Amino acid sequence: MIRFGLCCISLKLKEQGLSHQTMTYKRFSSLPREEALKILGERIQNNLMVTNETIKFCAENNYVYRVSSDIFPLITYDEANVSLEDLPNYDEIQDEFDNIQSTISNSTVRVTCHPSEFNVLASSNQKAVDKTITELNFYSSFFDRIGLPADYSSPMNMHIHNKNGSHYEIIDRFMTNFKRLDENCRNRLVIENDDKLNCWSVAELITFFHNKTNIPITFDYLHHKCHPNGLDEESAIKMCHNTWHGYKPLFHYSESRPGNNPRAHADYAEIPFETYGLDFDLDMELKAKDLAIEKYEQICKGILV
DNA sequence: ACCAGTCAAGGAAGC
DNA sequence: GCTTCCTTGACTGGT
Repeated sequence: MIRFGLCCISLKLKEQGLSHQTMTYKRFSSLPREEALKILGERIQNNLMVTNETIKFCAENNYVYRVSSDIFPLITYDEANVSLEDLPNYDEIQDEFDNIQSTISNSTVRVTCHPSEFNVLASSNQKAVDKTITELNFYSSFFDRIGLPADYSSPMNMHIHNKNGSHYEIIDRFMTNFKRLDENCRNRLVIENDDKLNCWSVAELITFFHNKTNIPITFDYLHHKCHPNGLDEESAIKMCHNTWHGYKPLFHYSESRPGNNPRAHADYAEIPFETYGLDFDLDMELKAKDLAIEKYEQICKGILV
């Protein structure tokens, strides 16, 4: 059965006052360190509480959930030099990890993540690669701490997002750096097709990347529409579906926001998607978040049985 | 109370 | 070899 996925935020919960908080390095470094750590700790604790409530919300609605990439501001930021253990409310933060673990184990919510586009494993900039590895390992260790399996049922999704060199050079760089990741992180990592022309299409990911690495490919409907590279939707999604080693794939759906940029995401989706007889989960990348899912479920009645 | 500007990141594109 | 744009939601500071 296909389930829809909520990405990061519920607008219904936001209305009730539950929202994420952040802290910039500029702000952090302008305060005395003790005060800065206190504020940062409180915000991280809040973000974990909100994450827990959002997972409960997904459990009630039978959604899968993509956790926010901004739960832990500054924690992997070199200049800030902070680890969770430095925060004065570290014990309370550990309690929140336990609460999340308990919520997940008492439900069937599938939990996933999509680190930001600034994580580039195939970059030729060594510093960017090092930061990426730190960030991915940290998020994977977070997944470990909340009891998620180290396999593709809790995928960590990324783009290649680099075209510096030939396909082979980029894949070589990717694999060299991939091998430096923690094992649990490697076992969760999946790669998504890009929406920009002359970046990585499904056709290229299958032909060049998957065949060499065996890493699953995430199919994104809108990205494929923007950058089909000669491949029709049905062939593309079926090829991607075949790369998941028997795990239920997690794909992405969105529609273009009216305007000049077809890659921009709409508030709501209006066109039923094609399943082509396949089973998968589907993250809904729409600005109106859970409100959009609710509306789209009505539109898709009949194909979701 | 509200609104505009700021923040953080890597890469691509355009001078 | 610069600057600007892309993207995101929340913070920040000025009215």
